[in-house]
Amino acid sequence: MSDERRTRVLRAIVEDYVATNEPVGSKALVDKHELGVSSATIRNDMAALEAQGLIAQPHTSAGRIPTHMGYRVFVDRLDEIKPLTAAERRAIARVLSGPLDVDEMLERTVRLLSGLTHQVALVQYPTATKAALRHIELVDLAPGRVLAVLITDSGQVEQRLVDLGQTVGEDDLAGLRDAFNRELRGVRVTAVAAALAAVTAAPELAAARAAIAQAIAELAALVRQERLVMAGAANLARAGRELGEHIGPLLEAFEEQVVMLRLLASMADEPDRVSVSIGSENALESFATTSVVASSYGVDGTEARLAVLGPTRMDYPTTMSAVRAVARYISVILAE
Amino acid sequence: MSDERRTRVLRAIVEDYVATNEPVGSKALVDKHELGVSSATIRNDMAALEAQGLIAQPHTSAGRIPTHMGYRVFVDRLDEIKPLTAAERRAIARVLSGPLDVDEMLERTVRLLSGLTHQVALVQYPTATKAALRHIELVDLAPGRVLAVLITDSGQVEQRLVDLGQTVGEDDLAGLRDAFNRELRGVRVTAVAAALAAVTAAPELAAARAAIAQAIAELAALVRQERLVMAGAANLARAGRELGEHIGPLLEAFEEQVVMLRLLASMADEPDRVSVSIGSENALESFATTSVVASSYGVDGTEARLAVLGPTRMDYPTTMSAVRAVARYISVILAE
DNA sequence: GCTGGCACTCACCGGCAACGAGTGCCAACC
DNA sequence: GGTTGGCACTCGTTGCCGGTGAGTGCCAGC
Repeated sequence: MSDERRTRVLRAIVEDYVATNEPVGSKALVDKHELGVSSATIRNDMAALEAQGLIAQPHTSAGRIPTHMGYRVFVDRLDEIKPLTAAERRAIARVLSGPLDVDEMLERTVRLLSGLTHQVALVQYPTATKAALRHIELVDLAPGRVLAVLITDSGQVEQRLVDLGQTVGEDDLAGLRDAFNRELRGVRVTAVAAALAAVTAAPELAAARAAIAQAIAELAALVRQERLVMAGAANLARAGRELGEHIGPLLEAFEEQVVMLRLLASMADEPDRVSVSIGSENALESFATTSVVASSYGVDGTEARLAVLGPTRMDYPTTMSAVRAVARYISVILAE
Repeated sequence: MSDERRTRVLRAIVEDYVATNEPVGSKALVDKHELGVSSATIRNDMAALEAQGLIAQPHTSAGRIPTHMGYRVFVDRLDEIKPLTAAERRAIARVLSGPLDVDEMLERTVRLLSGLTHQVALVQYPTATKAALRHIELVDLAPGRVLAVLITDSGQVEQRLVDLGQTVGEDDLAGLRDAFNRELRGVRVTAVAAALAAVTAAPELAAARAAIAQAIAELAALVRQERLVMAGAANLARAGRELGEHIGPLLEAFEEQVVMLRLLASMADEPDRVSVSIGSENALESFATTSVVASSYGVDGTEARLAVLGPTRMDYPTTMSAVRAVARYISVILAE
């Protein structure tokens, strides 16, 4: 019982099934792959693989399809990740060229990834716990109403409308702006709440000071907060029946960033390695028929991830290579 | 041949079909609605309605379902829009209370609308052709690299990374910022491009000035650009089969704002009226099995729309009232 | 440990009959 | 003329049946 051949059989089953979406039988297997043995032998191997829980048959007289565990083993025994084609590499370089701010770059990345893999793509914003405030701007829009804009040294911008609770003249507003900038400039977003106490203002501006401080604290929290962008939801429809018609819950989950972030966060993370979560390995019930291929990206400490999500019946090697390539590419860009 | 009764029959068919999703027959009709005549009479009316193209039967021995034209007539003859329940009114007031900036408010509105109607909701950003620049901020992030932030008096904020093409000291940067603000403050976003010519700078800062001017022009264009937010795509999955499994193209369209904006723009628009576009009346092929219920909102000149999108088999009265109520509500808020 | 052979299982397909919901039409009625 | 009860007809749905074939499990032999 050549153990090595069984691995080859499993691999062949996964590949054929992914390609055709039909249960694959012993005969078809010996025809398409040069296994050098007869179909009866393959049948024995298949029986063994089924006993191990790696493959299953939908009904008695049908071929076999991989189980989640089968995919798992297939992925684990994947020694080499198929390299991208030259055209794909060029596409990546083309889409991500030029000076881009964070928003624009992640937007492009997520579309690129979804286009390359024909799946749903997710890209998490680089966590900004290390980001520091660069500038605070206060713009009066209406009497007693101000727009507070917070800018970090990572180039992130957040704004919020503030009800001052009093009317403030232009000069006083300028004074407040200077006061806040003096104390907060260079302060980490994680330390903003504490630093706000040091900001002082004339007694008659106390209400305005308090309202602005409150807003800035919330904006800083917003910067810290994890976020992500997604693209390619339409690809789910293609997968259709395969997901057991459970598209609804998936689309719902997509609309709740928190849920998707939790999904990403629950995955194992080995730096510079692509990790794969298959079917029921996923933390959430609604994702039991999907797989997630994820990788972290960015440079030391900037803990962010990107991922591709699709049905468990997915071309893992290609998807994994795309995820890895894109992750590496944008890591390089971010490093500059 | 009471013409008025035929209208009642059509209405009854639409209501029953929307409720049950099954072809409705003459017998069921006389049972559930007090029409005061026998099923044979109804059959005659149905034959007439079918001749007019308002209803159709999926196959010979089945009941009738409304055609797109049938829905059209049903909607046109709807004299009163069913008022919202008190609970719904309260929900609207609760969700949209408090001081909110534009982003936050539209975000909440779209979720609210999708929740109320159990359909996909779209809310267009108020067009900002009248918006004027309030402030421009230049923040240096790295040597020779600056984040340009543009703030309008409507509270919209746009930013962009700028490659200066030269390194600029802190004082020079402040000088540039003042120069730009001096010339651009209060200028309409539509007139920014022209006004930029008046901004001058020392000869050694020419490259930086040009780069920044270019970025500001693009940011102003971005502000002018129409945008929208969406929510409730998951509700499409529920509609499922009904859309003829054409969910894919719909989801694809959702990812392209331009497409959705075109869809909205192509709809008739009578101020303060809810307009409905049914099935093939929609401008786009992919939306041939859906209906769009839209209304404009905002105050004089601020041409923005919100809409609800769902399968043609939709509860039009309820949807229309929800759309109208939400549109009116946020118009009032925006007016302040 | 591999192979050929063989009996077995079972989804799938086409045909067929029974069923029933719903229709169209017609003669009679108010 | 509009309305009504009656009736024949259509046709999708359901269930049943036998044939077909892909694919399997097992066994005896090499």
